[in-house]
Amino acid sequence: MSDTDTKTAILDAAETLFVEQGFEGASLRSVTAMANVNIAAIHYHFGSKDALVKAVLERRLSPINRERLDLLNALELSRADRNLQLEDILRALFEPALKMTGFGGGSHSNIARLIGRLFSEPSHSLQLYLKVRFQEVFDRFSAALRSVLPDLPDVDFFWRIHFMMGAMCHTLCDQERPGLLSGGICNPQCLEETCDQLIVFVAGGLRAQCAGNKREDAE
Amino acid sequence: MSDTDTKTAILDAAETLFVEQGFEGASLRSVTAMANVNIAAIHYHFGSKDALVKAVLERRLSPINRERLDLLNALELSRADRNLQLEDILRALFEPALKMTGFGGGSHSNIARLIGRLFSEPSHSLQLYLKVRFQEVFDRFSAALRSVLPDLPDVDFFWRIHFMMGAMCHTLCDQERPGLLSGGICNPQCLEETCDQLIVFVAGGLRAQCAGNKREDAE
DNA sequence: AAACGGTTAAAACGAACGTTTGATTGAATT
DNA sequence: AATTCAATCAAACGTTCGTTTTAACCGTTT
Repeated sequence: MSDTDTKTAILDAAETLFVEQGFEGASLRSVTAMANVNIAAIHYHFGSKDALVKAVLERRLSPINRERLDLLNALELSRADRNLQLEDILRALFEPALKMTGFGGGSHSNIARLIGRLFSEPSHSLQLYLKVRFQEVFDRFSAALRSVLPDLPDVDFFWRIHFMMGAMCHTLCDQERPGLLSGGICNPQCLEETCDQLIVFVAGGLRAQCAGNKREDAE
Repeated sequence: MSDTDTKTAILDAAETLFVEQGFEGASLRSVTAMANVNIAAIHYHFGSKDALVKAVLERRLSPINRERLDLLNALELSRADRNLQLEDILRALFEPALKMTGFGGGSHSNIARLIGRLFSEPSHSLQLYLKVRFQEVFDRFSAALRSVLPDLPDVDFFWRIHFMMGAMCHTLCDQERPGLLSGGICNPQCLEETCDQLIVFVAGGLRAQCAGNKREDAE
């Protein structure tokens, strides 16, 4: 009982501080101070700071990726054969992440910023964790997207998947910038608005006609 | 003479280590060890670690943003009145950053990763620096893009600028992933390929038809 | 009532951190 | 030849880091 309470308190505090100060910037002492637990409790329950970091991520990433795969499964079952829509796949990929990280008022601290930063973290340990943890999601969604973009050459397809991940990570990273840049016109607190806008942009990018002779500045 | 040599050696080493281990992860002692200078030299020449971080960034960002503005100026002058092309503006924004950060063999360590990470750094000091340092570039390019997308509602425009920055930062952050994800099909070492692909994707996203009734899963 | 095992507590471990000090160098200036 | 001054150096400053140790707690089981 007190076991669960202490672990949860540590995870909550660590999550908040990691978001605000980064994994390296937040010390274990600041975590235990915020959680009102003893410093030794972290090593007793988690083993090390590195393991705590992964536990913080795992608590949020696991349900997100599970729902992503569930939605994709449901999508592929509901569509008779080849009726998959690009926008539906993108929604299955984006919406769980946005919904479960505070967009629209869920307000798990600002865990979205942590997840968005993950892909640019220099720590090798975290990069390896990321790779393993996202492999299935990447493979499944990559295949689904490939199937609805049959005319896109391989090289263009993989580049655009990369750019798509950039747009998504950046959106997770910063819930405030769109509102600030636009003078309040954009409302990142609205899950539907954020998700719809992201889907339209990425779908437009994925469907763009291929490069070819784009370079000359024809008069 | 020895002044310039020492400062440059420190900047080079700091750049390399900041890329590999992050701003917090790399210690000043590891920097001075790599640069073969005394630990006190950093504070003598730069004043603090925070000032060193900004000096490392400034050395690369300054020429990038200057060239961006030069290219945009040239573009606006060369085009008689309203002939600005979306792709040309995007190239003026992307190409200097890609070219001057090692894409295509320039090989300033991997400074691109540092720049790409900048927007998701939690440090308030760095966020403020970023804001000031990119204000002019943002304002100028934002206005230019707005002028070639006159039919796009404000809310969509600002969201898409945000997503565009995400795609760009992610591209800078990780020069290896496209090659890895694609099994070697994508070649991020090729500046032209990277830049062209990014331009096509972002232009497609910016030009996508607006959202509206995208949500229903019509049978 | 005694013994146990999972949990918390205070205190300290050695190492590494950013920063500062004060002496020393060596070329340029007087 | 004496002075000056930016530059470098070894050494240490006090602090904070992640981690470990050892003992105390306390509900449950014998």
